[in-house]
Amino acid sequence: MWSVLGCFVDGLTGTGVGLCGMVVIVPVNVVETQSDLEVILEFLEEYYRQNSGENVDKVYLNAGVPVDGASCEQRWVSYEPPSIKPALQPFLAHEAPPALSQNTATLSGRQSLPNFVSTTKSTKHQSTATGSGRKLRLFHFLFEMLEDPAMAHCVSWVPATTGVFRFSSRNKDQLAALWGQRKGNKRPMTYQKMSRALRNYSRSGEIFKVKKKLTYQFSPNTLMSLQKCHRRGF
DNA sequence: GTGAGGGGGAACCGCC
DNA sequence: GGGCGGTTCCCCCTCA
Repeated sequence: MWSVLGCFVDGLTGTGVGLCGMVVIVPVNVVETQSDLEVILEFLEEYYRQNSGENVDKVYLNAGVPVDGASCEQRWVSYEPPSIKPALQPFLAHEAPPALSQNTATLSGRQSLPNFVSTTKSTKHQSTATGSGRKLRLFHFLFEMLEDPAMAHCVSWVPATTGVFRFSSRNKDQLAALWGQRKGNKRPMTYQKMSRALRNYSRSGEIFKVKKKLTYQFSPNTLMSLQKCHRRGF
């Protein structure tokens, strides 16, 4: 018995047919005995093994290298990478997988990796590989997702001007899984764990919990920095 | 009563 | 080795 995994993949990205543009056949008993997420992750790992090759690191090594010595935010803001999606590049930079950094641009794309799939083994190794030391932070990632219309099914502004955003009850774990992929976590990231990290932001004052379900808010300063960076991209 | 979501403590990990 | 930024586990609470 076989099952079509394509629906899971599309479900994960939530953008329907055409985002990943592929259908994968897996034994149905795999789906029955493991959670969907595990199936997806196993598939992604296998896909990565089959398609990554040595060029992946080279792609990353071609990315820009921010100035050492600057603060995390300074480095993040000051970096102006070339090409594809300028508004998002400051976040994506060399940390983000090329496929993801072209997320929107490749919406109509078809046969390559799913856009959310990291083509690197781990972000923790990327900084070492590039020697930059710049790490992608969760709130950067969230802002990036919020600015990406293709991810509106997972997280959206409510409204953007106030910095309030809300996760989709249905797709919040997909976004979390994406974050986990991006970070190269060993175990699948869940919304529960990601929200734990978000709650930690309330201590540093970068993001606050809004008293509504699945709703958070960027602090004014954080939002300004993020928007400033966004504008610089254009 | 139940499940989903929220809150937080604590230990742990990897990177700089 | 210490700080940072999560990650993971766990327990408890609230609310629909």
